[in-house]
Amino acid sequence: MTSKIQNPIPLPAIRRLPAYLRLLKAYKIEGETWVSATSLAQELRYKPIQVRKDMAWTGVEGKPKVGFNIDDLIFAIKFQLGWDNTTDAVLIGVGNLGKALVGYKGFENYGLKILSIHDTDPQKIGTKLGRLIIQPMNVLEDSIKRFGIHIAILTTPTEYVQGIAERLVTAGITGIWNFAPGKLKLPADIVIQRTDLATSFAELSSKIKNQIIK
Amino acid sequence: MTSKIQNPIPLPAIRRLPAYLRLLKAYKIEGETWVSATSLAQELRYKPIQVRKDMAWTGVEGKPKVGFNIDDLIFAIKFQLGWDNTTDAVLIGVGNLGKALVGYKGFENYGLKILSIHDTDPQKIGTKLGRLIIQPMNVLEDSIKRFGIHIAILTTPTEYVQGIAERLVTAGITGIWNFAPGKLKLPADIVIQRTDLATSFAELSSKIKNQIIK
DNA sequence: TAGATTGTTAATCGATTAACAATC
DNA sequence: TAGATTGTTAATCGATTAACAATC
Repeated sequence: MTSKIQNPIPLPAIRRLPAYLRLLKAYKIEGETWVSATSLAQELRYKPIQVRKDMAWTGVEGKPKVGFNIDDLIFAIKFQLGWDNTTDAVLIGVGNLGKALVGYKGFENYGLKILSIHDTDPQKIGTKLGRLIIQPMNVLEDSIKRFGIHIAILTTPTEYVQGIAERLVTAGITGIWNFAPGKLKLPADIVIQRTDLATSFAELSSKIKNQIIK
Repeated sequence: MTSKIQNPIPLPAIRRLPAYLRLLKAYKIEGETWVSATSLAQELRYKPIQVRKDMAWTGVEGKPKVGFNIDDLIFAIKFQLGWDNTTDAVLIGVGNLGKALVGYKGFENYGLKILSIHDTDPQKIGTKLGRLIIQPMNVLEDSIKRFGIHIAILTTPTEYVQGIAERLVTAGITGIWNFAPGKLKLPADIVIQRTDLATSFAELSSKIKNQIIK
C-alpha cells in the first residue's frame, strides 16, 4: 500500500481558518475545552458540514457528541497556516497603510513579525515608528540578509513596486505581500499575495448594485 | 419567447474586473482603441478563454480578429461594478488604516467618495484630514442622513464594531465595509464586505508553507 | 483570402452540500 | 440507552477550461 497522498487544503478553506482560530481563542478564554462543529458553524454562519470538512483538513479528530478539542484545533490551524513559528518580514513603504500594518496589534498573534521597515523619504528615515527605526532603501538587501527574512510587505506607490520586487527576489525573498494594484512579474517560485482595496470594494459595490436590481 | 434570464455575474469574475479596468485605462492612455482578450490575458497571466468569459459578463461584444472596444469595456465594467456614479461613504475610526483609506488616491477612480469621517478621540475631533474635518460619533446619524450616505467603512477597534454597525443600520446604511475581524450580526439585507488582513496573510503563509513542503 | 479572434457548447475540475452509518 | 455529533461517501453545484464553428 502506498502512503496516503495528502491533498493540498483548498484555498477557500485556508481563508476560513483565521476566523476559526479567532473564535477558538475566544472559547478558550471563556474556559471551554471542547467545541462542536455545529456551534462554530452557528457562530460564523457557515453550514455545520462545511465546518466539519474544514476541521478534517487540520487533521484533528473530533469525538461524536462531544466535538473537537479546542487546544488541538488551535495548534493544528496555526501549524497549517505556518503560524506556529513567527514569520519575519520586511516592510517597504511607510505611508499610512504601512504605518497601519506596522501598528496592527493582531499580527504577532498571527505569526507575523515585521523586523525592518524602509522608505525613500529623507524626512522619515531615521525616525522611529513604534520600536522600529525607518531605514533607507540602500540597506534593504543588508536588512534582509542580516535578519534572514523571507517575507516582504510592499506598501509603496504603484510605480515603484515592480523594481523593488525584483530587488527583493535577488536578495532572497520568497514571499511578497503586495498592496499595490497591478500584477508583479516575477519568477514562478515566488509566492505573491495581493491585497487590493479596489478588489474588495468591487465586491461590495457589485453586491449592493445587484441587491438594488433584485 | 420569455425574456432571457440574466444570471448574476460570479464572484470570482467580479474580483477580476478591477484588474481589467486598470489595464484598460492604461491602454487607453497609450492611445489604443481596441484590445483582444488574448493580450489582456497575457498581461494579467490569465487564460484567454477566461478573459473572454469575463468580457461576456459585461455584455460587450467583441469583433473577431480585432478584439473589444476599450471605451465600451471601461464603461461596461464600471457599470457592472456600480462605479459609474460615485458611491458616497462614511468612515468610522481614523486610525492609521482609516487615514490610509481616506488618503488612498485610487478610490475616486473606483467610484468611492468618503464624505464624512468620525472618531471618538477628542484629540482628533475637529482636526483636518485632507479636506475633511474629523467628526465626533454623536453626529454620525446626522452625517449619514444629511449626505444620504448608504455605505459605511469601519476601521475601528474590534470591540466597538458590532455596536457601531447596529447604529449604522438604524441610520439607513445598506452596505458595510468592515476591516475588523469577526462576523457582524446584522439583518440579512445588509451587504457586508469584510477585508481582513489576517485572512490575506493566512493565504500567503499557507502558500509559502506548502511550497516548502513540496 | 488566410488567419486571428470571438462566442458557444460541452467537458472537466474542484468545492460545497446531502445523506447516513459509526460512535461516544 | 438515546441522541447528538462525527466522518465518509456520493451528489450537486458552480467555475474554469477545452474544442470548435462563426466571422471579420
